[in-house]
Amino acid sequence: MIPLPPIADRTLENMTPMTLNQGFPLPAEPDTDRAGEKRRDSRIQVRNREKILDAATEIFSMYGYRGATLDQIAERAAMSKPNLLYYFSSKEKLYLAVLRDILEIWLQPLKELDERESPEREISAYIDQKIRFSQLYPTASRVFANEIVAGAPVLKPVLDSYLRDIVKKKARVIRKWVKRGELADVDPYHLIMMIWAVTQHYADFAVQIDSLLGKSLDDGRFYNQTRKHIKRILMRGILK
Amino acid sequence: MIPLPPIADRTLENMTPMTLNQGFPLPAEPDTDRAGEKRRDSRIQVRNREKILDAATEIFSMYGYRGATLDQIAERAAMSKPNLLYYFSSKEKLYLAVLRDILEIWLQPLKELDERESPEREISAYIDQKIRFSQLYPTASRVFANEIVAGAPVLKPVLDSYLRDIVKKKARVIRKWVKRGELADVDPYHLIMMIWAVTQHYADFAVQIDSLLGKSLDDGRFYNQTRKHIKRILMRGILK
DNA sequence: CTTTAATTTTATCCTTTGGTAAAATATATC
DNA sequence: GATATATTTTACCAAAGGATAAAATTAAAG
Repeated sequence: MIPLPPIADRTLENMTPMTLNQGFPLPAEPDTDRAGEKRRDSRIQVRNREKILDAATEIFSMYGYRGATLDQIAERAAMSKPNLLYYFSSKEKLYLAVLRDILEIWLQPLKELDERESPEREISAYIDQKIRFSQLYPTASRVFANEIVAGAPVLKPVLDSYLRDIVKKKARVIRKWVKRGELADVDPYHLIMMIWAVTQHYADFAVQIDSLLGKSLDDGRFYNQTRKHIKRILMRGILK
Repeated sequence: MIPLPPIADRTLENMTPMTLNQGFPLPAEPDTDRAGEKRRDSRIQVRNREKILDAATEIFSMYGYRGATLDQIAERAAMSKPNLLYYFSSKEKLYLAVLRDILEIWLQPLKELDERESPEREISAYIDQKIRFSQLYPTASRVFANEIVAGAPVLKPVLDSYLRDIVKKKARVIRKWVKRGELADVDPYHLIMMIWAVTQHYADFAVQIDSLLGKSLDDGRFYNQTRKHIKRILMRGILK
């Protein structure tokens, strides 16, 4: 769906053991490992790839790329390591596949902010989408968090180009609202960052939330309470 | 300074290769490896431990406990691995030492919320402290983030006990303000989480901030703009 | 049923990694 | 400056981890 630029090199200073991103691309469509000419994936192929991707997402979400091991992933996917490598020929490829999947979901809620609508309605809906994502895909959120905290060795180019443009567009709409006097004088970028920070926090720091509040977004009541509370404070903070 | 409880076992399901936290404590005061009976640390001892802790903080902040390697840390500390191990006898001990240092700083700004003062003043000051911490110790913040995202294998007990109590106290003060009508009807816990989320975000996701806004908290102008903006929105959102 | 192709397992390899032993060097103390 | 102690270096080791080869098994096609 989303065209992803090639991955640049040495985003981090010391990436000695991280053989990642030596300039090869995050292919957008053909999820398969082999060249796209071969025949369609069999049922079992699809099922196993999915199993692996799920397992990998969980492990990567906890330990990041470098901390995760293929043994762990294979075990969680209930298959042998060589069998896993039959489907994804390297840890790197697997990680890229996981990131690709996540990006597709993650970039979606960024796509809608209609300046013709009221900021109240639009921003509210946006917050809803973001917190929903945290509820539905907490592990995906944490994979992303790990990647960014690690310095975005793989996603830096995506942030620098694709995401940057999307955010710029969003900021433009928000700025328009401000100029029209429909919104308090807020900096669009900081507002977006605040929304991201708060909504992602509940997924990324779920353990902490659980320790301190004894709750998680899995709990529907808590989910709604959180959602409404965030919206109340933020909307009050920015509406005129 | 801070009394830290012993570390519990198997906080995570699959902690097979993570030999961490098998019930031994995060010692509070004696930073040294050996039993506390020996003599004071020499100058060189102090200097090297510091060098190592700094290097370790940086590496752990990027890759988390499991993703970090002693080779990386040793290299960044400009010494050989065995030499490093002369000062910290294992990766685990080193990690615990790093966490201990961070906790000490991190738990500090949590210590002051005076109910006799106005919420405006107190919460504003609290936000200032938090964002300041993000500016001064971004790597420490990321080590912490890594630990939590990984499921807090080591810090879970701290979250469950010590931090929990601190937050509870804070919540009580906030609730008092709400009851007195000095604050809008906000949930204290969510408010605290929001403040944490937003302030930490600028440290933990610094790379993303830099990609999207081209700025970092190192930049004094940006730091102040961020600080004020966060406070403006949040304070407007919660004050009556 | 065969035959062929896809999948899984077993055995193995090489590198990395956490950690040790002991020799070598530097530092401090008398 | 000799002696004891602290620090650093060199040489290793065993286990973990990513990856491959090839045999064994299973599924699909005819």
